[in-house]
Amino acid sequence: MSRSGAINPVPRPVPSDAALPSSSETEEIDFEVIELLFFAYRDFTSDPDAILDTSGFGRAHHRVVHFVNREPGLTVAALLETLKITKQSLARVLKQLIDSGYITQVAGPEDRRQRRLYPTERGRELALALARPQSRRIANAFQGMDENGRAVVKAFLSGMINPARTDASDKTG
Amino acid sequence: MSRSGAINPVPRPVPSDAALPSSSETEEIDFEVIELLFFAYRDFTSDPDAILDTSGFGRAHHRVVHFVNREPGLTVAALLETLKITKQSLARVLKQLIDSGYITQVAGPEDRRQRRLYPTERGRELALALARPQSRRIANAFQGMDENGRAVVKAFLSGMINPARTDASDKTG
DNA sequence: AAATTATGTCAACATAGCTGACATATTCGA
DNA sequence: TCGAATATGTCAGCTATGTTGACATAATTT
Repeated sequence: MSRSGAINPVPRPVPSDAALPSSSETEEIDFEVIELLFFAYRDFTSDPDAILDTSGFGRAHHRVVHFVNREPGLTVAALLETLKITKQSLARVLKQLIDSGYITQVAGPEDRRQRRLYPTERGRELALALARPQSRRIANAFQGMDENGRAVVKAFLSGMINPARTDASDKTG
Repeated sequence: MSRSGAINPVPRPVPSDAALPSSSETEEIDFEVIELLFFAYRDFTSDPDAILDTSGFGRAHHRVVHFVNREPGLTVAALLETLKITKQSLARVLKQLIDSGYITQVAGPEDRRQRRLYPTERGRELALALARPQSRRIANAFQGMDENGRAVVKAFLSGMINPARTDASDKTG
C-alpha cells in the first residue's frame, strides 16, 4: 500500500450488512454445491496438471489427447464441437501433439478433406497416464457408495450438462 | 503450471507411472465420470461467463467476488489460499473490482497490516447474479432426487476435494 | 532495534483462449 | 463441368489469467 495512501483506516465494525433487500427474495442460492463443484474440479484437474508439468504439455493438450484416445478417428470438426473452442486454438496444441508423435492424422476414407485423428501408442499411454490419477480420485470419492449411489452421482452430473445441440451451426470463424 | 518454455515437449512417456508392463492391467479407468465432470463443469461455468461478457469482467473476477461475498472480511492471504493463485495474479483483478466499486478494503481491526475484503452492495448484487443461473442448474440436476440422493452427491463432491492442508506454507512469491 | 509478516507493485513471461483474413483441397449441386 | 460450399490449415495480433523474481512499505513480533 505504498503510494495510494488512505485505505479506510477506520476500524468500523463491518460495512452495514443490515439492509438486506429481503423483498420477495426467497431465492435460496445453493452456494454450498457451487463451491463443492469449484473445489472438486480444481483438485480433479490438479492431478494431471502435475504430470503435464514434467512433459511440457498443458491442460489443452490433455483434453485433445483424451478425446482422440476415447474416440479414435475423430474429425477435427467433431473435436472442435466437443471442446467448444476455435480451430485456431486447437491448431497450436494439435500441431505440437502431431509433431511429437502422440497423434496422427489420416485422410477420411469417404471424405478426403477430413483429417481423422488417431492416437499413437505413445498417445494412448499419455492419455492413460493422465486419466489414471483422476480415475483413482473418483474411485476414492465413490468409496462406500453402492451402485445406486454411484448412479445418482452420474445422473446429477449428466443433469448439469447442456442438452446436445442438434443445430450444427458454424463455429469455424 | 509450467514455465517450461520449449515447444516440442520431451517425448519421454511421463514418470514411472506410465510404462505398465501390462502385467495386471485390470485397471478400469473411469472415463465415463471423467468426461461427465469435464462437460458438467464446462457448462456450469458457461452460465456466469455469459453475464460476465457483458460487464467486462472475467472468470477470475467472478471467483473473487464470489468468495468475498461468501466470507466478508476475508483477508487477502486467505483469499489467495482459497483460490490457490499468486498475489500478483490476484492483484490485477482485485484492483479492478475495487476501482469499479464492487469490493472495499478495510484495515484489520486487530492486525492493521491486513486488508479485509468486503463486498459493496453492488458487489453483492453481482455475486448473486452470477450465482443464480448456477444454482438453477444445480437445482435442475437435483430434480427428482430425495434428500438422501442429494446428500450422496455432496458426499461425492466432497470426496473429490483434497484434504485441507494444515501446513500454511509460503505462497507469496 | 531488528526481523518477520501482510500487502502492494513493477517487469517480464507462458498458456490458451479469441477474431479476422486468407489459402488449399475436396466435394457437392445446379 | 464449373462454381459454391465445406474441411482444414495458417498467419497475425489481441486478451485473460496464470507464473517468477525482485523490491517497497507499514505494522507486528521478538
